[in-house]
Amino acid sequence: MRPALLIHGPTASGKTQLSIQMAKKLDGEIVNADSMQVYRDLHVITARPTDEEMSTAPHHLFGYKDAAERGSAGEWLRDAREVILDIQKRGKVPIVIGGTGLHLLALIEGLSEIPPIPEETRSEARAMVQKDGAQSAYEYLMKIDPDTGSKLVPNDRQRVARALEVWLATGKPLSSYHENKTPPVLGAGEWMGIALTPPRNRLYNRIDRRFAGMMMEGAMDEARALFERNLDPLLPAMKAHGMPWLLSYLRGEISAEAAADFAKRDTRRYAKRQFTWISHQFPFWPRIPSMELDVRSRVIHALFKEIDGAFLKR
RNA sequence: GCCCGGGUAGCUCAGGGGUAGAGCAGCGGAUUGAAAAUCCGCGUGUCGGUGGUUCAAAUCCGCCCCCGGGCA
Repeated sequence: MRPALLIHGPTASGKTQLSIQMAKKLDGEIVNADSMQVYRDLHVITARPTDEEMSTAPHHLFGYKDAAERGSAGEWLRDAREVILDIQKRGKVPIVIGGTGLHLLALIEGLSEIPPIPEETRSEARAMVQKDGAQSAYEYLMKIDPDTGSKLVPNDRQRVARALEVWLATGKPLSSYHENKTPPVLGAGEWMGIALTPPRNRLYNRIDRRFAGMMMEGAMDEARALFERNLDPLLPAMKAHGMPWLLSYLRGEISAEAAADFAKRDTRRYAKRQFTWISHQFPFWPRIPSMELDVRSRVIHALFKEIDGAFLKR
């Protein structure tokens, strides 16, 4: 079995191009680790690989979910496990690439095994934390699961709701699940992680330019399609960068220019959070600051060859 | 050339003798099934330049530079 290659990098850092290059060089197959590129309906707006790009190497877990579905890290992990094991079985190198740090982390460290929560319980929990309910929902959480509660603040509605829904559905506190994790899909020594760390100002420029390009390639059509389906605005797909603002434009609330500015701003802020994630969650992954495709792929190839050789000798 | 108005944070601007403050942008951080999510924290500054008045100047005065607008 050959080791897997994991590549993390902020949005717009050129991961797609790099993954294709690496797939060719390492005889690998690309596995998506981006929470938004899994949605079929979001193509342009998430900068998902084009059909042409996908035809140059095997791609997995791209655009395979409907926008009405609610993806999650756990679900992604189950899908990724299956795909990665299959790639390994065929003697190829899994190249897991994406900007969702949580997904990559789950892959190498496992995730708590928590039963699926029924949809009505999820909406019940979400209703509890809505608006003026935040404080009382938090107080309730402190009673039933003080361990989780003490790590959260009342305003963090999303995490409070998560803790509540687990309690409501299983009768056990979320913290009790956190003691046990699933075994990692990729154990120690079975993978190599690389972090792309381009200069921030150059990345921000690219983000801005890329969004302008998306608008010309039909981002608005994608937004309109979702708009016409009248989906729940809380669905993950409805929160892809830019989507809330394009929808707001389609409702006639803001100008197209304002929508574009907000979309770019959100994307820049996300990139900033990704940098934080890299430096604190993946402190030991080698960094590649160069934005040059060739430099990147050569560095990765050299690093990978070493551990791949070690694997072959085993 | 003359007359007004203005030059303060990256941007838009407030303040008006005791070395400065808002919004936006930005920056730092957290992160266990919504993670492109959610949440916490932080003013980042030769107050256009220069000389003067003053114990003390971003603030008052002189000169210069720049940007608006008006008159020629």
